[in-house]
Amino acid sequence: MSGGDRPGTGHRTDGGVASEIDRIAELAKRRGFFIQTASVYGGVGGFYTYGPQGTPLKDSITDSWRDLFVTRQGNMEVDAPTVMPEAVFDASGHLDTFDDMILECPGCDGSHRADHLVEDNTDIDEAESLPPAEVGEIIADNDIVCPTCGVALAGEPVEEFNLMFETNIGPGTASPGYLRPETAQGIFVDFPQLAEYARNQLPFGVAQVGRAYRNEISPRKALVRVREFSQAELEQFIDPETDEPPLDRVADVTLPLYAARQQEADDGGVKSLTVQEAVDSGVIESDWIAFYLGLARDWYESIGVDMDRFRYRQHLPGELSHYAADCWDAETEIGGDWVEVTGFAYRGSYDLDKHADHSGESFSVFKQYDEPVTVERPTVDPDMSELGPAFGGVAADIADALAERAGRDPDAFAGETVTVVVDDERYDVPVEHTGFAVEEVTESGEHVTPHVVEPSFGLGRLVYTVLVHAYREDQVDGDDRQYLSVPPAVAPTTVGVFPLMDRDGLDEYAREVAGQLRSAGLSVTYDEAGAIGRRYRRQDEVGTPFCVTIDYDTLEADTVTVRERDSTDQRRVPTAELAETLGLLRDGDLLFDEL
RNA sequence: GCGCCGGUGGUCUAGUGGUAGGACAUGAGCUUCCCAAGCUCAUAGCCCGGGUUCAAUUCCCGGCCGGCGCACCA
Repeated sequence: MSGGDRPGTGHRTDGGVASEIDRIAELAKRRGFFIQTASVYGGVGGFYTYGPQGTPLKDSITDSWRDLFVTRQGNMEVDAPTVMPEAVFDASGHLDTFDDMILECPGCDGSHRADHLVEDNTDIDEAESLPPAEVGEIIADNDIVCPTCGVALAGEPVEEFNLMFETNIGPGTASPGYLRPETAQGIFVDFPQLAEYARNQLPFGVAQVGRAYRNEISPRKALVRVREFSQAELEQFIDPETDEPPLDRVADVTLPLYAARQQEADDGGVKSLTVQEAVDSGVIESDWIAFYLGLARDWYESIGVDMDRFRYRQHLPGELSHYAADCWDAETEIGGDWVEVTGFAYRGSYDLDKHADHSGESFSVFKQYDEPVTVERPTVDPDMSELGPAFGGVAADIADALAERAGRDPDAFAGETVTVVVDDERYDVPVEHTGFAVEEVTESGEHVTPHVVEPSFGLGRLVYTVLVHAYREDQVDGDDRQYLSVPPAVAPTTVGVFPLMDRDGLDEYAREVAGQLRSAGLSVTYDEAGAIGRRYRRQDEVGTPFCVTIDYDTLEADTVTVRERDSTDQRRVPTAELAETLGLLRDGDLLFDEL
């Protein structure tokens, strides 16, 4: 029944979908997947605590991500602070671009982005960078009215709202700090050291799993939009000229692509292309983006995302962030809405350039050529003892201009004099005083500022997706059943162990088996309370894929029954082989039907 | 942030100007040889603050939280 009730594209608000979401929300609360934080004090919007089931589920997904995107790719992982000084976000652009100017309409109480109003009604393009007071004046001067109700907005205050949580580092307010709105900057600011650890060899990747914070105006929809969330990010640093991803490893993976041109055509349909086809046809421009879309697609499936409710959507040109050249979002369908669970952005050298500019440090790597190359380089060595007396105070500027001219236009030095312009004044300099020469220089490499390809995963949204996509209802022997069909590898608990009866030694035996399985590294729940069917259902609700029951035959023949969650089928397995068998089942190296 | 609606045990709910009833779940016991059976008992609740009132879970105001719509989502 997994794919049978799949909604189409677009939004649905009918009761079937909504009530399914309600039942999942009820299950999540009741069984401890996630709970509202500090509810005894009335709760606080946009903050959730992962409960006893949600935490291992989230951890499993995180571990699986780390295994694929860090360990198996040979990437590094770091763990940066969540608080960073102001300079970091000044450089990254978050201080400006995260700072919205809100203006409330006195007529309809609607709130609008003041900078957008200015951009829409004047020929000013970047009102975002103007001070709020000036934006307010522009609105008054241009008689801008509310786009909703038409009331004049002149004189209304423009309020600032920054999505970053602000704090102070140390006593007083002299050193403001911010909770990071994304984990990425923690990697970028330490790029010089990280490049050193990578022995300056491009390409290399740096991953980070951690919390990020955004003071959202309006948190919504459980884990979808929250104020504190977990990201798993990978910053892949590449030489854009030469580095190629190992595309052959994912060339045949089929991607459900919803490209910008399809969105603009508004046909609503995704197009399935293999990674290779998408690259060859130019639908995906960057091979690196294509590589990660391929790698991630199979990963999503492995953690339990329903691939019939999944797509890769390309950002529309107007939607792209200030830093991104191309961006694809992985989206999953939750309750009729498409939710971004991952952004795959080609960030170019934007971030490293910004931090280089603001810090004055070098954010490039020296890339050695295979063989040193000899180039002819025009140079100057001005004779300042001649230039000084001749040109006085501007002599130093003239020397700089000569050096610049030599690099750009060496032919200018062919005659008796060379003319340079400094501050709109022309100066004729005798070539013999410039020290002009063409030297043969051996270059062993060049400085390259890497480009960045960034897959950024929202772990909470993925946890929520897996819950929603795994949720099933069916009937067993005429009774309704709810269960979570999560893959065994990510299930919060791998196996439930029950004595058929809590007496006759069955309970002692079952406790012993549970202990053995725990010692073997399995995640085990022991339960002897209530009828056997009730215990199966308890485990079904939290997605436990296998249950082991110790019965009277166990005492005779030393075999137990293993019951599978989705099918409710049972097989007998020798107790001695139990731990190994369950380990294989969990890791997908053995199928239940093969027992 | 604005608008509409809502907030009763762990969960889902009934109801009320005189402080609350059910179902499920949970715990103990009995029963039970593989899928939420039955019986007994038990635990557990009116979001917060202010106002009106002899009396407020109930009515009014504000807050907090949630759902939906708008806006926002670098």
